Amino acid sequence: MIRRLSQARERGIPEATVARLPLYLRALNGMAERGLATVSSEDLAVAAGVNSAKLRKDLSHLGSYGTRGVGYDVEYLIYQISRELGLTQDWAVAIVGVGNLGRALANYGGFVSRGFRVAALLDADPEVVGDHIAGLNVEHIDELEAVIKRRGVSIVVLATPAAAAQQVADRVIAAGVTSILNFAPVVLAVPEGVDIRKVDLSIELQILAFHEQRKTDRMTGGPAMAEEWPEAVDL
Amino acid sequence: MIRRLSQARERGIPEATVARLPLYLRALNGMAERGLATVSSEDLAVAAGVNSAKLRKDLSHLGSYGTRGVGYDVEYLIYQISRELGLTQDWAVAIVGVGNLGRALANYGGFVSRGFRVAALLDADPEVVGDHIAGLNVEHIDELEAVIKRRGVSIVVLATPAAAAQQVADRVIAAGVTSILNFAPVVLAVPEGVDIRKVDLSIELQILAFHEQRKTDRMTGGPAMAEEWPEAVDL
DNA sequence: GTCCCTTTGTGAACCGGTGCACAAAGTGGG
DNA sequence: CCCACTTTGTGCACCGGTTCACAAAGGGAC
Ligand SMILES: NC(=O)c1ccc[n+]([C@@H]2O[C@H](COP(=O)([O-])OP(=O)(O)OC[C@H]3O[C@@H](n4cnc5c(N)ncnc54)[C@H](O)[C@@H]3O)[C@@H](O)[C@H]2O)c1
Ligand SMILES: NC(=O)c1ccc[n+]([C@@H]2O[C@H](COP(=O)([O-])OP(=O)(O)OC[C@H]3O[C@@H](n4cnc5c(N)ncnc54)[C@H](O)[C@@H]3O)[C@@H](O)[C@H]2O)c1
Repeated sequence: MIRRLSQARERGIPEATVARLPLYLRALNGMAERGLATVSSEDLAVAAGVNSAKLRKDLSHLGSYGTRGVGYDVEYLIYQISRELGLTQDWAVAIVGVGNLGRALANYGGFVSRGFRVAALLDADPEVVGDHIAGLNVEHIDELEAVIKRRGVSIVVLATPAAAAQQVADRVIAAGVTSILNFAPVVLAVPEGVDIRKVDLSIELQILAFHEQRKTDRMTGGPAMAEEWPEAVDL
Repeated sequence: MIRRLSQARERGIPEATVARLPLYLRALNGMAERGLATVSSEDLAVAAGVNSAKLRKDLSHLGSYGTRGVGYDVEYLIYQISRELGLTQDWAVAIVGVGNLGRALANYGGFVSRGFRVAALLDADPEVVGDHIAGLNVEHIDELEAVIKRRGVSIVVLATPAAAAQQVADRVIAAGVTSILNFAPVVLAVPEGVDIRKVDLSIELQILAFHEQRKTDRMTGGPAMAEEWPEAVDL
């Protein structure tokens, strides 16, 4: 086989594709557990909840790892996707803010499974510092920089109140971290080169509410006939 | 002022716009608290972390609610966005699966604030049923249909283990619910007309890991020169 | 080796969303 | 009343992503 630098591999995988690779990986792991050796794009697409043309195009960005007439080798594809996503190494994650949510995350086994390891818990509350959660000691936020360095933390999960999030983010970034998963409902300002992803429960619910309203409006014959807002706010 | 049926309002707001409205709303609420009466698209855009042309186009989909040369009236815009999102009514939410995550969500004050009310907690574990959390009694999953009907639940938050999620979703949908926020790491199969949104921590971390890997690769001079996978899996 | 069947990989049309750039609209000052 | 200034609302070009549809590639039967 010629070692052609597959046209796709060399530079940049589309962001939308990256976001779906974990889905494929999960589906593939399920299949591997069930002992499946190969899978067609059609079957994998169904398992991942996407259409098969999209799946094939996504995979084509990683290289040409299928066999025409047969499909994809499950184990091999798992390896290739894992490698692409950087899951062949393990990542030390620190959780900052050990309240309701931080505790739930710390106790969650699900993401330790693949490449991620909770390496530190940090909080500002002296009441919480020193607690033992999921086999880890909660450390004081003053130790942030030291802990990040000492444990080789490269991803930080922010689960502090909104008011503290920006300030903590600044420190974390100053300490060299460039990947943050933010649960606090604020827009974080960060310098170029830092990746932020946010999870926002309240936004998700509001989006659902929007569609729910549309659905019930449709039942009852539209929203009280076009524009009918109370004159309360008279601008 | 003429009551022209603003060209935009009547049908469909782009999905991308809907997803940003909650962001604008949050920024506006902050401004209202600080006593600001009007705001320009530029300032609001900065607060929401988007560009101002996008903001204006988004708002134009709701109608023409600004004043040229001045900006937008903060209170009025809050009202219009809230109404569009369906936050002027309140929504009864049920949380199914009261484990680590379900408890954190139940105790979370942040989304009760705007239109959403946790109306029920349900679990299958007899050990958990009967617990009193955040002023609510945990009810048995057998009561699911009755509880949904009795409390007028229209949005369900799924926080069960992955294995139970599809089964619970089926029951919830059969009971008439068409809006689900799913935390379990599975692709749910649902009929047409049912809206699912998912929150998947593990996917977010994997996306971060992908970019983190790229960043460190760039430092160290690319990934071991193009294609160099162990021949372990020899396909 | 030849033929038929399956399934991949991708060119190309299409679609939704983004951002520029500007005309239109409104404000305030003189 | 007019002019200078501000800021909205949007036409338009562009871009990333999706989907269709099919040629090319491989497998297996004979
Ligand atoms: N609980 C949920 O279900 C949920 C859902 C969505 C979003 N959120 C958001 O997640 C964040 C955490 O929520 P929670 O319910 O766990 O809140 P919480 O109040 O229970 O926990 C916050 C923790 O952060 C700590 N903290 C405060 N300031 C800090 C600082 N400067 N440095 C380090 N730690 C600090 C506090 O001591 C506390 O332990 C909030 O921003 C919240 O809006 C929570
Ligand atoms: N904890 C986290 O931080 C976290 C993060 C991301 C995703 N998740 C996902 O969220 C879900 C819940 O996580 P968790 O950590 O709270 O798990 P958990 O095991 O602590 O809680 C699950 C709860 O669901 C209940 N349950 C099981 N089957 C049920 C059924 N058929 N009907 C009703 N209730 C049922 C269990 O009794 C238990 O109380 C899981 O799917 C997990 O993968 C959790």
